[in-house]
Amino acid sequence: MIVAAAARYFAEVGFSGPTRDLARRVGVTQPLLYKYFASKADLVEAVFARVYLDRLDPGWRALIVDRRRPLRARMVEFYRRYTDAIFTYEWMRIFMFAGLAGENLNARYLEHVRELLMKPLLAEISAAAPARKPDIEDMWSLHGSIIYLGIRKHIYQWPAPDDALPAIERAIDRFLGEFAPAARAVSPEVSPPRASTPPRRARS
Amino acid sequence: MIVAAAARYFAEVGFSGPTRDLARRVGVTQPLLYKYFASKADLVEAVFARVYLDRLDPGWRALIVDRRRPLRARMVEFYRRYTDAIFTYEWMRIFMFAGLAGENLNARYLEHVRELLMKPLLAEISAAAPARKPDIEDMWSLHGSIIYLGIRKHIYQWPAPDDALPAIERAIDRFLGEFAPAARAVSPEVSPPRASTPPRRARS
DNA sequence: TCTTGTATTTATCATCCGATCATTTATTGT
DNA sequence: ACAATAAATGATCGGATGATAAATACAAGA
Repeated sequence: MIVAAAARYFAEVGFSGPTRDLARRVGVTQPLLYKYFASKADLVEAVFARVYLDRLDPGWRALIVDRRRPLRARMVEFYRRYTDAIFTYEWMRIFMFAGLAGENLNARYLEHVRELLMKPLLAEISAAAPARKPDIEDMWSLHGSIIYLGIRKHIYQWPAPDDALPAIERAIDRFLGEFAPAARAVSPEVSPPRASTPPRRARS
Repeated sequence: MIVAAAARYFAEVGFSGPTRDLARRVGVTQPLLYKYFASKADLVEAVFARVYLDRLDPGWRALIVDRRRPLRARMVEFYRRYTDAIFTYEWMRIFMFAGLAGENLNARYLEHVRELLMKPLLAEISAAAPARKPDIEDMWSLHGSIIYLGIRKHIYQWPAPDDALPAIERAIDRFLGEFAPAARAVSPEVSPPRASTPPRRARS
């Protein structure tokens, strides 16, 4: 209960938020927090583990390298799942707070993303790209165009589409149009029926 | 001197940084700050004005709508100038801190960007796009892919190219390849000589 | 009911923070 | 040289903050 409330709390106010306010939210007194965490930094570390390390890569990599499926479908579904996992108030804001505070969380996480997700994705596209092959910077460019949707919504609190999927599909199609035109959607139109999509974003 | 030091200081530690440390940097005592600013919030507002409102749009819009020049050249030069202006430690981090703190700076600034930069850019591309026309979300997608370079460098402190220009050119060419193929660079190669480019990023 | 160990609270410490005020030092005008 | 004004400082206040220690509430087993 403490870690869950702390994740929400630190996502709102940052790591400099006083522990007394956090304790009030949990419904306990402030000294009790120090029964379970030796220091405030310990509690922050527990929040990191809960929000990031725990929900890392539930089959994302396997999805990317599954060549039985068309490349575009794999990319769209990967980014759909990925953004479903990270386009949340807590994930986005704690990640930004950590970056600004100089925590090494971001470097650790992004190294993971690069090695386990971006490089495999790059390999898949290169395998399907007859002419010009993308490099890792092209991958980060695509990645950034998608992540920016979450930044607009959760950091800038600036209107962004409720459903990120159409924008994601268009970004992916533009990307494939450059590197693997044969793999992109036949029609420039967006979002085929979306038959077996599970209900998105259960809360918030 | 106070505002300049405050911009640097708040960019490093955020708006919750104590005014005493800031005063020490300026080389004065802390109460003196209150001689020039009624409150800490006033000082923060002055930093906003210095870092954002002041350096807003030095001819960017005029550059975008100047149809005597080819579309691609206008887009590349606009984003070169734009990123030269905002890809700085202070600009990037204060913008993020402000967003996380719920300041309205971000909304104000992004509305400005949308109305004065993105919509004209959209109109220029639409005018050159024979078939499929982009919408404003496509513009934000391109924008995000470029901004993400600055976020990686200054927020996540994660390796990013020293010179953002090649990545910007490739993103723009991919974009034009989708919407206005005739306007994009003839060769997929990057960055012609860059003859009359002024020395970039004078300090840090 | 009594005991024992744990969970939680009350009370508190030392420190830090934004802000104020009286006083001293520097600058300017004549 | 001297008065008037501005600039800067030292001391400090009330409140907040991370952390600690002692006291109390609570549950389980005898």
